[in-house]
Amino acid sequence: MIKAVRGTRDLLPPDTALWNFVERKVREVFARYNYQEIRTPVFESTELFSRGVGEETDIVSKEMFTWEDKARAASEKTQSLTLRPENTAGVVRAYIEHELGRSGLLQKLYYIGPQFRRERPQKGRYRQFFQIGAEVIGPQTAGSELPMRDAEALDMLTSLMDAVGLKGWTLYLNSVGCQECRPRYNQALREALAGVKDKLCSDCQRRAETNPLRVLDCKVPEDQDIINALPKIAEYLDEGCRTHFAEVCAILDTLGVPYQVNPRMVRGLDYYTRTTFEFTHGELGAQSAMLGGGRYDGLSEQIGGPKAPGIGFAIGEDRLVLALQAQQTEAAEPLPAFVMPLGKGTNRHAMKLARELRSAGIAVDVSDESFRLKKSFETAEKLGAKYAVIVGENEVAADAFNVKDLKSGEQKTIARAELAAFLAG
RNA sequence: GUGGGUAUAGUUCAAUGGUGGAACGCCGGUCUGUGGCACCGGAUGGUGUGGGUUCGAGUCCCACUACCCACCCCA
Repeated sequence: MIKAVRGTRDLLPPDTALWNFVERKVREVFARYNYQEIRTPVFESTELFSRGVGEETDIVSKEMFTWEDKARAASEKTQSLTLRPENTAGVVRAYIEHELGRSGLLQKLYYIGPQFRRERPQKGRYRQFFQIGAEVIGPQTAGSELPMRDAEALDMLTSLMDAVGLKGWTLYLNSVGCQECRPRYNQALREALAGVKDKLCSDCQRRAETNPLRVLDCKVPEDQDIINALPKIAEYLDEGCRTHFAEVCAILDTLGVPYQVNPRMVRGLDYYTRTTFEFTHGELGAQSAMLGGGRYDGLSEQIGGPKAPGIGFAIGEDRLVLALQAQQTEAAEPLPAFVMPLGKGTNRHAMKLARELRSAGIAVDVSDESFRLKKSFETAEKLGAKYAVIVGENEVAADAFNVKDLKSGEQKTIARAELAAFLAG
């Protein structure tokens, strides 16, 4: 049997109803904040990610699906392509390529789509997974660098959590500084780590060399006291970064958006500057990060574009759905009516009635005249239909149909002309 | 990439080394124009793949693969 490949999966009904529910709420809420949809290609030139996301990150160094696309003609070039492991780089590439900054306006863009990383699958982690993301990017004259943009994105996210009805999340907030002050912090951290490294876990000893910031993320209990005593990023932020972060927090306080500053929260992508954040949820097991994001004031230049500060986030849609399922969110709509032909030659009459009801905007499904009425009722029950509409010879002759409420068992005869209105009400 | 666990019917699970079962689901009937209940009957796998041990292997051993969980990392 041919099966879905490792780390990929089929999303089947009734689960897809929940996915659709989430995506519908996303579009509604994001539209209220004046975001518009962007769709970028699923694969891009490998260079976009190595330059944008960062050569040293785990994503680029070992998790990308990359292949050499061979030249098929003398005029073609061989090029290295990669299935996108995230979508921010693609959006910024499109921003640069289409010179969106020339409008002078802030670009408020969102996307929904599959991303690909070659990791070992586990709960909430798949090789093809879905992200819902948004980016606010533009020239500084459009206000792209302002703390209120950061706050607005977070405000929008809490609105989305409310709209989908998700409870039990926590928003962690931090600032990782900028090109100027982060290197100074990194240096201080390395120096501090040099003294205590031997007392830390083996992972941390490795991280102290390769990526000191990651040490802050360590969860080994014995390491915690030592890590808490390390220098804090907040103490190293320069004046601009410090006031920026303070203003983000002040706006969130005014809006009543609940958050926790977590000076130890670090993010794995190189492009983040200043504000970073993460929403976690307790139902997600080890992959507790349900969404993450932050500011990336230098990304555009990093990949050859103009200065275009921005802030964005990505929601792990798979994880959001998992969290909603854990709290038993039901999204499937019941089928309003099941049309049941009864007796030889009634299929066509049932089809005609179904067509009329569907044109009137009512979702219906149709049984078959060869079914005994009992079987039609059983099928209606299994489909979760609200009403059963019998189309037998008597009904066809009278042009009025027996309609039964499947929950109460109540049954009445309704004329063809009134049927759609009755089912809709 | 590393570690642990698991792999038997559509699903959830049974089966002291001795002819593979149950429940639910599915199909039909009791019941030819009125479902949910009940009863009766039926179909469905040869045990993830490949080797080995044995008179005999879901059952023991080895390898591989897949899935789950965790590490790592991230959404």
